[in-house]
Amino acid sequence: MKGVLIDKRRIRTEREVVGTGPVLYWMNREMRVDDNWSLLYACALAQQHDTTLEVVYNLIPGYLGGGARQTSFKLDSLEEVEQELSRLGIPFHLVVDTVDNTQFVSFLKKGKYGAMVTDLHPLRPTTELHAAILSFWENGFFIVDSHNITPVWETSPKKEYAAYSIRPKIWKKTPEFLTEFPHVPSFGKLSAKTDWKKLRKDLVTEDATAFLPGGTKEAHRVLKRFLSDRLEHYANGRNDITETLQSGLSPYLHYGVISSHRVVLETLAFSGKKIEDCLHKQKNGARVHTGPVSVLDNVRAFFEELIVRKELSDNFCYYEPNYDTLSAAPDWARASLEKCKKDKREYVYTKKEFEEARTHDKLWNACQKQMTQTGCMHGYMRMYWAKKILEWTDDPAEAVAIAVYLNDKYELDGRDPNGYAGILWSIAGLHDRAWFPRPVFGLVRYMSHESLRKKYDIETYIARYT
DNA sequence: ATCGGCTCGCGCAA
DNA sequence: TGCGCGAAGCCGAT
Repeated sequence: MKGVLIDKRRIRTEREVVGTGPVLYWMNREMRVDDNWSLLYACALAQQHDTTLEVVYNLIPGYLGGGARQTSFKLDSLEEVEQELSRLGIPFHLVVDTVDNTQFVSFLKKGKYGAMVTDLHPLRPTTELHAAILSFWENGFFIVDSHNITPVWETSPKKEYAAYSIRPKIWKKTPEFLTEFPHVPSFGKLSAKTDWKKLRKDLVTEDATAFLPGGTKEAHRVLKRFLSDRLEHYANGRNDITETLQSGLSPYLHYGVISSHRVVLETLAFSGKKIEDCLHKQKNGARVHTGPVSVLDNVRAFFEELIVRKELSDNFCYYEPNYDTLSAAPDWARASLEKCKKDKREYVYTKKEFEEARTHDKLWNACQKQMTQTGCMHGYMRMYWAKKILEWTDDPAEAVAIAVYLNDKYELDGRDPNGYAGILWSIAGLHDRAWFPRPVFGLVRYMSHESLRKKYDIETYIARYT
């Protein structure tokens, strides 16, 4: 069998030399078998060195403040991964660990692997673990960006200032990197060995049936429904908080059970468009179109979210180690927020009051409950939600910390670059411009209850989450 | 309904 | 060095 070919630019080589022994793919950010450059590269290495391939996932319940709902989603997804891998004759190991990675490190030290391939994952738990592993790992160590269409280091060599500065770079490279994926070669046949029922019983300690199920098959179902039912309303309708017109793919993209690359290919096939034609800014940005909305308008609006803003978030976390604190905000915003620290707050709430949705604002309480009850807050409400945490706390650094804590604990798609970038956009002007100054916010863009009330039927929204 | 002003700084043209 | 314009707004004037 001829080896699988992978564009070398998708790979960051930490250690070059491949020793003897099987190749190990440490699946970390991408819980899928198809459309996964990391797995494909691991296959290619194994074939090239005439050896076998194994896959490991290190499951940490409570990772970055998540809980049963996130663990349940991961177990759904990993069970499917093991089935798929078994069909291809690739052994799958599940390590259950604590945040200090003791079990995983011991697994790596015991194994006699010739090389390791893993996913790009720009958050600190992974970058720190990579450094720790490299202190004892002597064989090949390869990091593959399987999360972005254009690898994060190929898009730009630095932390970008805003969407407008990264957008032309992403547009330029996307058509070139948007290739079709090769099939994963078969290494034989195996039977799955993990006792998922027992894991579920041990690790999912609260009822998780209210939340979305995980897995690649489910992700493709969600994508199909979005394309057939909702894409035509996307450009104008996606921000309506009483409708469900956004793609709903965020959790699936976050866990890597589906790749944004595949979503783009499917969207192009569905709409009959070429990628080059879709990479143009809509004239009126995010504002509602007044005239007729074309298929192209909808696809462009969707790709702006799915490609530009998603890959901008990865750029931010990749080049900014303090991605989850106020220190990562632009200077003008930090200086301005600092000046406003003494401004009188009309309301001040504690973390607990926010968490229990006990503010004076029924709209805020409703979106907080949407998040705790469903694991998915409406995308437009997330901005309002975070900006009000800034407005109703004494210290913007504390506001960031509270927003991060809640988002990571309750959102299925929490603990993701998109979440950190979104929170800092809302609270600290990240990727945004300065706006008319006002108390507490300074130059950071403000959002008001009144405006939301004028735009959308907030009573309907509030009535859903009590 | 629509428009301009508010404010800062990056990126690019000159 | 100057200038255009930007992650989804707000407010008041017309």
